[in-house]
Amino acid sequence: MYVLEQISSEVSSELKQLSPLQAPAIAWEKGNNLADLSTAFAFQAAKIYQKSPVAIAQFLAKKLSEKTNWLTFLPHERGFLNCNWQPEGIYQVLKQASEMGPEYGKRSKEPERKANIEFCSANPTGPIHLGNARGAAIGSVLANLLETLGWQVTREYYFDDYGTQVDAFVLSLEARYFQALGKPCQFPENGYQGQYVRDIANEVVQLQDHAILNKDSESRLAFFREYGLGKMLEQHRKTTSRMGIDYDAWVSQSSLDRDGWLVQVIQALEKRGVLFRKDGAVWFRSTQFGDDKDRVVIRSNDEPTYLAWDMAYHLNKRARGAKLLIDVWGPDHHGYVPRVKAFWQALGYEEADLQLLIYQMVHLFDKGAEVSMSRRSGDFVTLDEVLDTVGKDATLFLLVDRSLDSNMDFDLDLARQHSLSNPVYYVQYAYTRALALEREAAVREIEIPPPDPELCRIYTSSERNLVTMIAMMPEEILRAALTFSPMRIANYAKDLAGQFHAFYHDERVLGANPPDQAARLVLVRAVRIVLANTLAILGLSAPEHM
RNA sequence: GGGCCCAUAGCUCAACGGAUAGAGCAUCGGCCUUCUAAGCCGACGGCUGCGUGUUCGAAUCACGCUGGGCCCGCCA
Repeated sequence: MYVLEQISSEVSSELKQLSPLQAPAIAWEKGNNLADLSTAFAFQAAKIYQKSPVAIAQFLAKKLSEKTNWLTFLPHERGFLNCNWQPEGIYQVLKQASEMGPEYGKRSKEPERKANIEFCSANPTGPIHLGNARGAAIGSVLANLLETLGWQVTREYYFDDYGTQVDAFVLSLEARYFQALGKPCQFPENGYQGQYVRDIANEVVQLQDHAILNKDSESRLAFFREYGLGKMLEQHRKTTSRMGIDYDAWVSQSSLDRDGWLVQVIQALEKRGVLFRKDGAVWFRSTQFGDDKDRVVIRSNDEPTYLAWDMAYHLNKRARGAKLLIDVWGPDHHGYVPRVKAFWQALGYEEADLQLLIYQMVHLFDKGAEVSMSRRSGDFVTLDEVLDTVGKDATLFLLVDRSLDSNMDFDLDLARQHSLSNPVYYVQYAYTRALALEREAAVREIEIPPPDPELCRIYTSSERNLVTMIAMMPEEILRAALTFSPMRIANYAKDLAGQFHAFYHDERVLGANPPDQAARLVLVRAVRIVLANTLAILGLSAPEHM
């Protein structure tokens, strides 16, 4: 159990003696100029126990002082409970971080905790753009967070290889192919204008497979479908991999039909009596579950709608063992949420087991003007181009260092000019500095001792702030994951890095008198471990040199 | 017309309902003969869009305005 959790559990056991009522969860806050650590817990408890916050804070301070020597407790006159680290508490925190190393922050695996996170999932009708990439960054960090909490996570990419948009892509490809061969050909009205379609068409020309030309229209289109989608998916795999994301599963829409999921989900809904026929189509009575109108699932031409496919897909994910399903979607999907939730409810699943996360728009600016992210127009900047310009770590950090709910402006010019001021370097530099200290200590043949309660006596306030940050890290991960806010970890990383930079400037490490030097090296190593673990969760590299 | 999201320093953004609302960029001024200056310290900068309510306490919650982005198909 992590240090702060241990203290929290002491708090609950004390409160049990006060009242049989369930105590609220305790939340620790980092220190201020009054103390190393604090909590507003007494205010929340006051409501439940009908006692004054001050009385509760005083009661806790008294009881806890008798039970632990890790902290001293100072009840504030307004009701806050302020705490200061004692040598033994500092020792426990540093010991835990040093001994656990890369495991610090993690929790044990629970077999029933299986999650499936579907994110990015750009249609294979065009390259991944920055809008998709925001979903990729969010989903990937969320996956890392849940894994840290002991979940078994499947990172999944779902792609549509079926339907009118794919048909338009295939027809566009065929048209470009004919054009490349100099044959007159009408480009489809809803076609994809992008250069990448020409590029793939040119590749096909290079194949010089004249059999393609001689085939009948149907098998020629089948060829372009397979070849074109294959190429696009290969590109998507490469691009996401450049972002440091490796998917566990790539699931195609057509596989759902092949494997019978479409039929199964329709039957399941039929059995529940929530389907009806109208105007030659089959409808899902989603209004019964809070949607504002009923939705067609099978069109009058017998073709299933996207909703039907999506329902089949969710059934399929569940059947593959995931309890928690997370979908990370762009802002254009928000209107779609109620009908998916309706379906989930109609089949009797737990509401909390389906999390639909909607992130807001990314506006991309280049050379002073907004750049389109519409694939149809063909005039847009791809994620690969952004990665070329800005780099993987900086792009990832910019995308994740922002609440899902806020719109985001991404200015390529600024990114180019100020690439060095990207906060990601601030965090990475802190890691590099810590590592350099350890490296230099080794060169000077200074051994970094294991944490020791005696050494922990001498820490100053700025050093104890770092201890607080280290102690809070496991809880930060928990909060970030449970509230689906990957951004919190980015904030935590910046905060820890900032405190470390300040410490680095204030306190001489190597060459200080031996006890100070030893104590500081122990702290530096613990900070380095936590920074490394945090960078790993964010999917960022931890550079040895900068 | 209905729905989702946003509004905080000049700009980009933080802040589990908590104490004196914080960072970065920009502007100005300091700090490298000593562990990496991609850093540190300081100054400047705020009726947290407006109003009402809820309570020990509101940038945060509720309701109503104002302004902005997006979505409302038997497309995906």
